[in-house]
Amino acid sequence: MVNRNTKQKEFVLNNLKNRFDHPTSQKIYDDAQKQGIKIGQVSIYRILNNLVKEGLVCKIVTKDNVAHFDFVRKNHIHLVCNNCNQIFDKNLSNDDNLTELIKEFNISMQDVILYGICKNCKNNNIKKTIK
Amino acid sequence: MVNRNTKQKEFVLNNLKNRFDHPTSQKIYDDAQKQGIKIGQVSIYRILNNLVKEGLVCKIVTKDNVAHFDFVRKNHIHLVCNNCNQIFDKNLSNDDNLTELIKEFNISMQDVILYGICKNCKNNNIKKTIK
DNA sequence: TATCTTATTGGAAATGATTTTCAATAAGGC
DNA sequence: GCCTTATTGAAAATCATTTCCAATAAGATA
Repeated sequence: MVNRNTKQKEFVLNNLKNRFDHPTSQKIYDDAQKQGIKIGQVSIYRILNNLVKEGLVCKIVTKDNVAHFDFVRKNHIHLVCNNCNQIFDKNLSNDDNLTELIKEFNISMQDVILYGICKNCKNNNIKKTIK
Repeated sequence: MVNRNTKQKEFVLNNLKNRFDHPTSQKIYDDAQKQGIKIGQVSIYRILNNLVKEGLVCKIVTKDNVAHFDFVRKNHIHLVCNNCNQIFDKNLSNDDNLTELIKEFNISMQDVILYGICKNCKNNNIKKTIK
């Protein structure tokens, strides 16, 4: 037996599925407390990291060095405010032009970051954290 | 007198100007040690944060929650490897299409993050951290 | 050049998110 | 119902970054 179902795992995944903000580990923990669900902070961190590895959840680190999490839904990217560190969703169509987006969002070129897997890691067949 | 020139400020800015990787605060500190320059870690953090506020330097937080810094040069964006956390530069022409870039870099849509200033912060006239 | 004001520095301690450790618990195969 | 072992969770550790505050030094002024 390799992957057991637990109430804790179920809670974390459902919590992320049912909300559309981009909570921190702490916020998910607070929700558990409110709902009277028994789960430790450590388990939330561990479960979130596993979900990210599985590709079900993505992790967004804001410039105040706090990780935020989001259940992966198709065709949207993230806009992060450099001032208030809020995260917004932007639906993206197939022919969206990056330069246009940058203008629309008042983003400086130096603030565009794309996360992926570099050639070196891909070639070395290292376990991918994204799908 | 509002903004004094110090050897420490000069060192940090020049260090960033003269290199093309994306060092952490720690790496800049190590360089100072090697070069026999007297500067404390705290000062490096403080000076870097000020340079970011001034828009001369940009800050990139990788998913291991470590901040990297880069002297701002025109027309390039950053690609961050989700596996090894290395940061790469990508020169960008005006008509680059985001969807193409995503394919080229093997990036998932959910891993595109744009940093900017949200409408709310812009309207409230909050000091912008980017130019 | 000497003096003075105050911006800046830097070591120590604090902070805060995240990870590690490891004994206790519980999922689920038999 | 039993047994193996994946999972949990509290405490402690880790690690980047920030805060505090007394000592230092930039540079304006006399």
